[in-house]
Amino acid sequence: MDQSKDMSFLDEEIGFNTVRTSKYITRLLNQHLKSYGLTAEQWTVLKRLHQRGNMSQKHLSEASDKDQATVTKILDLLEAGEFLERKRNPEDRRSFVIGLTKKGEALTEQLYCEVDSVFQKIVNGISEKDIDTYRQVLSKLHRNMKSLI
Amino acid sequence: MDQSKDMSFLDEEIGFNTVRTSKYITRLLNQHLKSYGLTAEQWTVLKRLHQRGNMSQKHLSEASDKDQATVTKILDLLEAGEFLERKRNPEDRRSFVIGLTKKGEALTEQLYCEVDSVFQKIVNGISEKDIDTYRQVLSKLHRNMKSLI
DNA sequence: CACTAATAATTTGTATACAAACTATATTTA
DNA sequence: TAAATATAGTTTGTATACAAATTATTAGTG
Repeated sequence: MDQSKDMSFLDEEIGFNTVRTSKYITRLLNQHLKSYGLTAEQWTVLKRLHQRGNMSQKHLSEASDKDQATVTKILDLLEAGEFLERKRNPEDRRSFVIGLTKKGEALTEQLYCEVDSVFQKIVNGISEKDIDTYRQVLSKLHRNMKSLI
Repeated sequence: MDQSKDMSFLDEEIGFNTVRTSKYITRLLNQHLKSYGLTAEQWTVLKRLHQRGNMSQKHLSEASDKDQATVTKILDLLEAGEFLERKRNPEDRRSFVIGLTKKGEALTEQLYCEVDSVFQKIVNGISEKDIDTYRQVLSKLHRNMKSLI
């Protein structure tokens, strides 16, 4: 049977394989970050704070494309590890301002190189042209799904 | 600064965006499957059993690229929903043979079309050539990471 | 044949995703 | 100005990922 007519072709080739690749990326990053007391998801949060400066939990949730409840829990862990701190917003008592500690700042700056070298290995042997197409497809998939959800 | 020299380019463009796309795919499928009492991950398990016939939990874990502990829990839920059953392996008392029930069989056959139409929307506007490059990049990323883990 | 090593599956613990409900506070409305 | 509505963040519950340990059973070894 022509593969493109197979009822599960897209489900397998796009769905299953994207999800599987995502799990491997997360697992690989977790292995590298473990010795710093971090996980891949926590690294994303630290990265966002480092890139964009202090922000509310709401904005951090948006910036990292994570559920607010999930961000609450991740912040609990990062706060306990003294990588960041929650400060009350004097202008809005519902709200916090999240900022990196000096420890968090230093570690984040240090980890950029290590994480990049992990990804250099992950993409080894893939042409820049193919990486570019991959990125564009990811963007289009994301735009399509944002309009379906 | 040239983007390709940006220390977090690959982390963001490959890492973050792949993981984000994966979450959106899972979320979208969950929305569609919810009314059948299923999740995206459970659907993967049913699909594998439908495609390849009865098998042990160990083989099912390999076929769906899931942790064995995770498969145990997913099977608990699918068994409770009467989509499948665990039968003792007469040749090896450590082992079960997992098989779909009639209910599971019928529902799995029914869902192929619905899931495919979800993916038709997800990939809307993306050329077959780009989808093919995307699939090849996913494969290469997967091969690279399997050798790193 | 008894002991050792390996295997199939389960259990425990933790992290994250996410739906839904809740609490405290701010904003809007009549 | 009081009541209604909305918002920021938290809590609860469930599903899944995954590491690590455990249990019951099978296979291998001396």
